[in-house]
Amino acid sequence: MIKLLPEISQSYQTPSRTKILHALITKTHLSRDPFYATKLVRFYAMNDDIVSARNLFEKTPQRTVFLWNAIIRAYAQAQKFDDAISLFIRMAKTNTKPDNFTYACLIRACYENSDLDGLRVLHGGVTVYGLGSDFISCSALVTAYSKLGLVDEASKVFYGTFELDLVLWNSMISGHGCCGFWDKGLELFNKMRSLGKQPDGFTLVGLISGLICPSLLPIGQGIHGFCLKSGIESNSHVGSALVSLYSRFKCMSSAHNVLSSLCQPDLVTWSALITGYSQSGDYLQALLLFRSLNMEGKKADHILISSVLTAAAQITNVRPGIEIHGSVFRHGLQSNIMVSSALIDMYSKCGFLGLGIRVFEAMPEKNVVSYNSVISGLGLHGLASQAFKMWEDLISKGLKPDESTFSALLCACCHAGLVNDGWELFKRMKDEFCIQVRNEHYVLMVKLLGMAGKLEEAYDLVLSLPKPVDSGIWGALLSCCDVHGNSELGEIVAQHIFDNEPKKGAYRVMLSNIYAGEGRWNDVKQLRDDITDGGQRKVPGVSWIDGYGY
DNA sequence: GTAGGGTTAG
Repeated sequence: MIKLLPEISQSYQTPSRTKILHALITKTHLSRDPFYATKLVRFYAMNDDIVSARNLFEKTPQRTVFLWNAIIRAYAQAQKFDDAISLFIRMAKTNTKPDNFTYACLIRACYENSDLDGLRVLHGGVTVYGLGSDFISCSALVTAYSKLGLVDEASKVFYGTFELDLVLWNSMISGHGCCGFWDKGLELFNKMRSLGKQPDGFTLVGLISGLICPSLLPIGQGIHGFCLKSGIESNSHVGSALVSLYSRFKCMSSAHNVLSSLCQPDLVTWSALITGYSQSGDYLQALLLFRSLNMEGKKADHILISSVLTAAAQITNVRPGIEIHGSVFRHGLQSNIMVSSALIDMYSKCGFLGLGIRVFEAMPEKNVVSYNSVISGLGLHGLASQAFKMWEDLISKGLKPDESTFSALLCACCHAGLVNDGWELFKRMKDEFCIQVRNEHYVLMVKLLGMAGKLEEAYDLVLSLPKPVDSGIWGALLSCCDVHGNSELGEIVAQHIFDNEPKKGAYRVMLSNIYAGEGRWNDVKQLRDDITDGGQRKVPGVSWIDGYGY
């Protein structure tokens, strides 16, 4: 028993060690002891072995609140929310009543499952059982309400407590940030400091992550300065939040400097930098950094690989993508859904749809994103009927299509000129699947109708939309007018766009092309003069083949 | 009880 204690106190247990430990504990009849049973349940949960965790829980006769919490947390973390709730109800009927940690764990599960009703019920329970000022349950409530966008409800909980601890401050600061109120977060940060509370890494990450709009760069730099002065910058979470911040604002040299200043940047920080380069359009730099990371022997995970595959999909050469596919095998990530979906997309965008389909077929488990990737690839390659077969397959498997599924399908209809199929899908998307129609769906519908020569029908669709109509939708119609040489409608459409966006030269160029097609050179000149007189310049389009020589 | 990087569509 004494010999076992060091084993028990290990914070990390591999699956095999847990099994051995379980066998040893069983031999000494200690597995019936709720203390050891709780430890084992936690270890099993850590190793995603929820079945063993449950078996052990059921066999333990004396169940303490810790054991109940361990099994409930195991289910909540495995996203098995219904099971977690059933256990909670079962627990409430026993003599062992739920405590603040039970509530906190279930409250977290609620926001992870976007379950506002469940959250309100638990909030009621917290109040009834006298936990309305408890740090543990209140910080969980503040985070949950904020993550669901209800920052006012979060504030009520926050200000309703008698006393505030650091976690509560952090939860509220981060809550304001994730709801878009970075200024309120900063106000709280200053108030907290004026009350003598010292911020920690959580506080700073909450503040930094709320800075989304690029005009907030000076605020971000100010917070970065605070991190440097207080030495918090060396915290790896803060470091990666800063790398992401500068990447969001496309200040890649600052992002790179933050990473270089860290003693041992971890995988997440590298991942933030590589993704930053990719999202700033510097795909080559993203790919080269990933390669150098590989050369150093650092083990990439599914998130980094998926992200770097997005960069590989944007270039005209499939070689980097193939190289990354090699590292997918080396790291044993070939069964990962996120990685496979990114691989399908990369292959189809690089022109190797067949390889993408092979990846799709080899997937042991598929989700809606994998289907979206393959449907999109098929549509992009003009194979609409195969895209529809995939769509039927998706439905027959009981998967729920999302807005991207319909974008991919409508795009396939556009490429193949399938007007009736497109209309039907568009209606089903709204009526049967209750998916909110977005601008991109309207753009695709307008393109589908317009390219098929049904310009009036497309125009009627745009007129039926609530005002103001996005310029992208009008622009799609204008380009169809250009293709069909319809200057009469083109002029009407262009006027709508000029009213919305008088400064955008690209649409004037489009209209001037329609005039040029009809030989109306005076009108062409007038439009071109309008552009240059207004000090505008259309950025010329470029195209190239294998420009990177990777 | 609070924190960092993320695959598809556009």
